[in-house]
Amino acid sequence: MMNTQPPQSLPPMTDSRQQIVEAAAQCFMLKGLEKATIDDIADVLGATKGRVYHHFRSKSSIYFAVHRQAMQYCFDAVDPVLALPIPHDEKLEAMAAAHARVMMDTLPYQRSIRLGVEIYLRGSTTEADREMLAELINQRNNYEELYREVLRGGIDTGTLSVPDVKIAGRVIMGALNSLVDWYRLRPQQTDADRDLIAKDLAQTVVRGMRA
Amino acid sequence: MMNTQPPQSLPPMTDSRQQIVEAAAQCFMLKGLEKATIDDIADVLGATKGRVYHHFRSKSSIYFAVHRQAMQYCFDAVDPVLALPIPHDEKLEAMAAAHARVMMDTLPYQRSIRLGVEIYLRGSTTEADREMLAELINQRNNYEELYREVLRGGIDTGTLSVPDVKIAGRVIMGALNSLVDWYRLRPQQTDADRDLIAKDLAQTVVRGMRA
DNA sequence: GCGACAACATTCTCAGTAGTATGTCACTGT
DNA sequence: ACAGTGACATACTACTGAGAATGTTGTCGC
Repeated sequence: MMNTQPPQSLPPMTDSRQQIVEAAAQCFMLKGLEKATIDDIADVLGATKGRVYHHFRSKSSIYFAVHRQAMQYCFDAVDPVLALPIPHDEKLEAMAAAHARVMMDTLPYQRSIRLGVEIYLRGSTTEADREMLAELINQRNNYEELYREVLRGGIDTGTLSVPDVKIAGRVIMGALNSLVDWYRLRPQQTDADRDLIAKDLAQTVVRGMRA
Repeated sequence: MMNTQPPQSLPPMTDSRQQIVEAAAQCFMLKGLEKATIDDIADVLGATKGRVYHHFRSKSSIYFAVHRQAMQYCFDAVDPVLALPIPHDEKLEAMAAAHARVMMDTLPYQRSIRLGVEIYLRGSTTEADREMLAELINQRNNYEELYREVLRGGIDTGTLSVPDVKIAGRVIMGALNSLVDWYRLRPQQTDADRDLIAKDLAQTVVRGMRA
């Protein structure tokens, strides 16, 4: 039997690695992918380049770790909603709200991934980079497919209706992901504030897709 | 009476300048803001750095010119729709469709501006940069305000209904602007193809805001 | 037919940055 | 107590790219 695991097993996410990824997400958000230097990331940790390069081969591999984590947050937030035994239209709205929440709750990660996909797509010089990138793009597609499946389910059962499932999926993702552009973290914001935004967003987006 | 014009008049948009801006938009789209070098831009024109720096003081000033042009395209596309004597809900959908069209038609410009706002916001070292940036952000806000005004008008006259005008505006912009992420130029695409996408998008987004 | 200027091209400098090489030190099993 | 190793810090290299300085060429007024 063939080994179905990915060829190069991922390095274990130790505590120190996780800290670096977290710091990197912060830096990427604040200064942009290119302008954020390895030294910046190390500074956030009160460390030096040596620590970073001890755990990561390259800057791009750090970005990929951030990206992977961001995707994981999304899946983790939406999976439980997906399992709920509710009509497709309600499920879609709940998924949208959950996605909106995770955008706000993990803003540095989500913002980082938005900055970089295309950039690393073009300039990927190494084979490892291209491989990583292909996997992440695939993951992202799988994630968006979750929404399209619910859309199709709703259309089949008569609770949803859109001119084009693919475009409807784009609309959902576009509207929700735009949060990373305009949502600003403020210290006095409460959990309820975020929930309100998430609910309003989800409702506004999904309402137009109801049958 | 005070002079209400901007303090430093913009350099005239000569043909050569326009070519540079066009080439820059291409490069920014293909390689990203930071990875695109002045030499890249010059290469597209079959020229050298000298030509570029003869017309622009800095790389950031080129980006600002691209940004300004992108905004102008948007205004030019939406202004005529705004003047139509039709109900607010129809007007909103027509504006959305026009915006979607301009996203596709001027893709390099629109994609460039998405990449850079935040990046140049942080690292703006010169006063001129900050000034330019503030003006462009202001312009962008004015543009989005056009949509919010139509939304409010529609709510007042009973043709539109949303939980929150601000968020509804974000949804519209987010969904439509996401075009720059997923829309791909293909040579065999016809005008009708783009119109179909624009119509589907506008309809899907605005339908949920109707009363 | 010549000075002057615009529109570039060529060449150079200098700062910043990814990545490397090597050093240090605490700990751990033996 | 000592060899080995993991987890870093320090010091260095190699390169890239923005911007400046300077050189070249066409053109236009006169």
